[in-house]
Amino acid sequence: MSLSPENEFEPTFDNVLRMGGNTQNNETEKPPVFIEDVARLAGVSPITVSRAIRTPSKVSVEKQNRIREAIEATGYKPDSIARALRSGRTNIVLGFISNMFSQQFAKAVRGCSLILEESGYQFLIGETTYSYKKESAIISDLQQLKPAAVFFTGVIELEENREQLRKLKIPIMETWAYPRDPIDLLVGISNTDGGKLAARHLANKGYKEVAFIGRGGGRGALRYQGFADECERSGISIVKKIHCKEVIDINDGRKVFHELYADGNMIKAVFCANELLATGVYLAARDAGLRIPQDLAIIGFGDNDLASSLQPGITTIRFDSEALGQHAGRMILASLRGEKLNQKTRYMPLSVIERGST
Amino acid sequence: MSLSPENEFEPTFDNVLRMGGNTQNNETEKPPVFIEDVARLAGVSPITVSRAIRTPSKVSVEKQNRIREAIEATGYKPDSIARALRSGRTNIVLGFISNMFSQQFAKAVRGCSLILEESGYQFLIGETTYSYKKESAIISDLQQLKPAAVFFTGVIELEENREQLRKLKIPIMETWAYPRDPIDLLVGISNTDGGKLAARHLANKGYKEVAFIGRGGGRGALRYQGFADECERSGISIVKKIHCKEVIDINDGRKVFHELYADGNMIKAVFCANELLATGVYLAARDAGLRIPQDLAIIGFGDNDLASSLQPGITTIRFDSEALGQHAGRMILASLRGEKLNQKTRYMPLSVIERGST
DNA sequence: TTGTATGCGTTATCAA
DNA sequence: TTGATAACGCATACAA
Repeated sequence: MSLSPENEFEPTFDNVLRMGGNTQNNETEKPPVFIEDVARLAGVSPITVSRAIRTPSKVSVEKQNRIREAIEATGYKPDSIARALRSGRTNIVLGFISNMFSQQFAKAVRGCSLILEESGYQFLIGETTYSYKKESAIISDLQQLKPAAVFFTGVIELEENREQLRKLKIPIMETWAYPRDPIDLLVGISNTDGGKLAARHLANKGYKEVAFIGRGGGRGALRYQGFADECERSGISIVKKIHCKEVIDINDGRKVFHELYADGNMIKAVFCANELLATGVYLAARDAGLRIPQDLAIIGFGDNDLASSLQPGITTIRFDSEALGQHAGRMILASLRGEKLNQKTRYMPLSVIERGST
Repeated sequence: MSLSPENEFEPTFDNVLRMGGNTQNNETEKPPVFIEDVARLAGVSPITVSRAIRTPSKVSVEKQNRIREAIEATGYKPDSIARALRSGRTNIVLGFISNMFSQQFAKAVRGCSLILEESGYQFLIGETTYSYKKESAIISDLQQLKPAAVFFTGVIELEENREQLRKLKIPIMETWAYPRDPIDLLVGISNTDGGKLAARHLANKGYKEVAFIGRGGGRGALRYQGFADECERSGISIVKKIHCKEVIDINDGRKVFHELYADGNMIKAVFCANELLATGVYLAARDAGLRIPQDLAIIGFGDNDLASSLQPGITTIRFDSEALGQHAGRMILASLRGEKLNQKTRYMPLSVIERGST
């Protein structure tokens, strides 16, 4: 069913509520205000105004006050482009996210952005889409964009890109893994430990044969590594391993579900190294008539609304991604302010959230 | 369960795969390349290089070739900040999204960004969080950011903000509603018609008493308007109306579910003006032991992975949000290029996707 | 079609 | 602590 054809051609207008009434538009346009105007009004030179804004400590209190008044009176706002041209740096912090459909990434980015915006930085987001090519293109563009700092929901793997980032000489924040050698700043989780936790959990539940589903590269590979190591220690065998190329949404999980049983294996438990996969597998399993956890136990990684909303919920390896973003924001800020960081790396603990799916 | 304390203190390092090997770092740093360097190499003046890049048609083919070679030889990239200072405009297109947790918004933004990035624009995203205050702050900042164009997943309601946007004299794209008087460009859906479709669908299903859940303002109010109008026409009564302040995620839907029955009403069908609400209500209803659709029929608005993944799926009012984003991107592009648009407004049709929840 | 002169609005640098 | 001067790298305006 859809609207009748006539209606399709003449859709109803939305009577959007307009608020604020008429702006007296007939007023003559206010001329733009420059630093010079403020300076004249305050009876100082432009450079003193500039200093009063950026480094007030270098300006006498008396002039600070006069300048503040002049700024308020005129409504002056510094031109960030001119500022960037001269100083070689904008006040924009760029956050790159590998998949906008991931709630965890969204939370982290939100946490980081709140912290930075409080301090007058602009936080803007770009999407990298798990593609090395796109990532390289973005990193190359960074040289032109001249951001004040950069935040990634991931770590940079290509040495060439790492080198380029280092050359920017700005705070670079990597997250979502715990490498020995971050480029600069890191708020990380150990994906390896995440995999171990999942294996240990399944071992505790008494499973002897398990399956793994995850991306073949990046974090997926790391989670597999930890999972496989701990499975071996616990005497569990991984009877099936499925690698997905790209995981964008739940349907990627649904698609791989049937591969689980393609060999005639009797899979009773699976670790999905990603929550989108876990929920997709869960839903497909249920559609196929399997009982969860009796016929198939599922443990995921990352958590999301859906994993906690389903009944039974999906057991998962979780960490506080909003807190991760906030920590990242604070470290970036400290670094931007030239404060000495007592640690450039921070670890976010993982825990198993046990729900009904295992 | 979590890792043992020792492990918490000494998390396992992730052995992130590094690719690309050593960059010969001992090479002397390449000096930066400016337009003047290219010009000298090509035997022309800097301004000719500038023109060759931006408006090749104004440069002789012969010089174009020489300049192209010089650019490749030197690896020259124009400084976008200097460019922006001089021309008063960056090559950044800003996309503002009201809620990063909405899949529809994410899809639209992705569609728009793909189109614009193909043409050399940077597409960056900011979040507005349904707050007038934040929205006003952002719009005020736009004057400094000097983007080439702006895309909103919504329409701007405050006249003051509308006026400020108009003053920017850049393409302004509004979406997600179908107002009579957009600021500039619009790729819209009629929220009013969406509400009507929902009402008509419930009427067709034979319901006589229905409930509404949605945000009290913005699109929620528009959808209610259409819903209420069509309910009246069809002789259906709205026995319960719940307004939510802010809808961020599924839990907002879960929370309001119980209000449905607070008055002792026997609600048999509900229109949730937003998919996050619909899925939350659905899950809460199921938890409460209600059968869907027998005990409670639910129709949503917007669709998402979850609505289509549940069983029964959630009936919803849908439109192609990725296509919306793409159309928006193309219109913005045309406008940036100074092409005459034969229409500044485009309508996206809505349809009812009937699943098992009604 | 090409080039010259100039300036975008701010801040680095240096001198006072 | 303050100010004069120059410059950031490019594109507009105008002339040729």
